[in-house]
Amino acid sequence: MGIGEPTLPPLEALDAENEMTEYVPSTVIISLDVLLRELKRKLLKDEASTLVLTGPRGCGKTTLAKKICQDKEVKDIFKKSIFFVRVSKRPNLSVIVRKLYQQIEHKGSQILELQEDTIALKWLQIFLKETGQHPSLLVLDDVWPGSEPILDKFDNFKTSDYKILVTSRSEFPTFGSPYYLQSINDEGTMTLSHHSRANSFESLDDEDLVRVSPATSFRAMDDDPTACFCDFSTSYLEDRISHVSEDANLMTHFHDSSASTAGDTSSSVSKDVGTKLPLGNPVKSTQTYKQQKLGLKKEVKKTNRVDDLEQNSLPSSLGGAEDKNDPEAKRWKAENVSDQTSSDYGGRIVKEPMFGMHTISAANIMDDGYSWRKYGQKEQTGYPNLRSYYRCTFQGCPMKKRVDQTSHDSKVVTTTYNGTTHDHGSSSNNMYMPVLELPFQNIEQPTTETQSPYIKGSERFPGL
DNA sequence: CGAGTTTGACCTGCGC
DNA sequence: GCGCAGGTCAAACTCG
Ligand SMILES: [Zn+2]
Repeated sequence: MGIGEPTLPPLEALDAENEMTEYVPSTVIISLDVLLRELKRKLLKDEASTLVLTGPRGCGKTTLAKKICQDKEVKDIFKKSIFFVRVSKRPNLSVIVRKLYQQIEHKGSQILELQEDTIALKWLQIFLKETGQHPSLLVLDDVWPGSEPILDKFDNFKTSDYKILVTSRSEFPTFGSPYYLQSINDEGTMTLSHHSRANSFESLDDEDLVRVSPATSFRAMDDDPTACFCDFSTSYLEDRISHVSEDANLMTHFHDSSASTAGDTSSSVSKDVGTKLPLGNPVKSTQTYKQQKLGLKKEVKKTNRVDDLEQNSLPSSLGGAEDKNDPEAKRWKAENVSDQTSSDYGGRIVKEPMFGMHTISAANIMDDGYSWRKYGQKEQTGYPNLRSYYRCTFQGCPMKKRVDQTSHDSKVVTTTYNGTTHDHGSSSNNMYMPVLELPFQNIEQPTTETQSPYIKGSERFPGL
């Protein structure tokens, strides 16, 4: 799949000096470029997808990393999919993710508030997945000891096309190959040595000194003057981010296997009980009485995916043929279900992790690869919105979503997913994707703002 | 005929 | 306790 998918050029091409001559002529010839070239070589050629650029304060780690981002060869390979984010001493995952998204965002667009790490994690995964469909470079600048969990998240979520360059005063041996950068010397040059491999600097002679443009194009992040990112055009990313992954697991693996907060997002957790259940129990979560009943009804026809829960949770007296007019039957529905679900019958307790996205599509309801059944619709009092309720049609799947459609623009809908997991694959091969998504979280009211700056165009992408 | 949608009734939590 | 609002149910209906 892929739209204008860039492909990595042959590695040999990276050595082609004639490519380097395309730089804007400059009188600045510094041995920094030797380091740049070496680091680039390692970054682009080596199998390792992660590099840790280590050195003392002021040695130019960040400068070098930025130059990497600006390097023409690098840009040719990674196109616009180059990201730079400062992690800092006390990293906040939400802030980091927000900064990443800002780099694909139009100027002046809203700043995403991803207050919960769990939500941020989801969007980080989306970000890495979407941007990582093509060769991508991410610089994690100024990483401090103790940030290993964050590095691990990047490491876990990144695609094989991702290269991650970490700059830090410390080593992260479990994360990537360390490269040591030493202090600036009198000539304003630095030396780079790498730790674990044979040093190839010896092979570099004066001919390896390359011309670089002295012009830099970094700009400060709005909220963090110390954090910069490459000032590249964002069109590519906007295109790439514009359709959601086809990977059915996109919804499935949003949780961080090691994050303690993941358990809190389990859809099966009662707010009052607070017991953590592994995310691997999705069937129990929003299993409504209806679903249970359907489960009993349909399992003879469909693949028997319904597990013991269905039978075990239904009182044998009902025998799967409960009297729907019996108030007691309904009461049982509510009570029984409320013990283990996030959504009491008719109630509005929503304990599911929820995350929403603005989408724009030619059809009101986007096909996200799953099959949904509408089970309700409400007009929103006080809002011109029409809200529709859907649940995944896959037997026992706990996922639900609600779709708020603004009356003034039927093409802009807010989809809020309720639940964390589809514990099954995508059901659709002919998948149409939302043109664009904008993450936000815990939507309690319909989001009434007009199109996000993220949203562009209304074309849809056929499944490729 | 099965799958999905529509739609009014219903349930529940919450605020007053 | 009452009413409102969010969410769900389920019979009737539509569609392929
Ligand atoms: Zn599902």
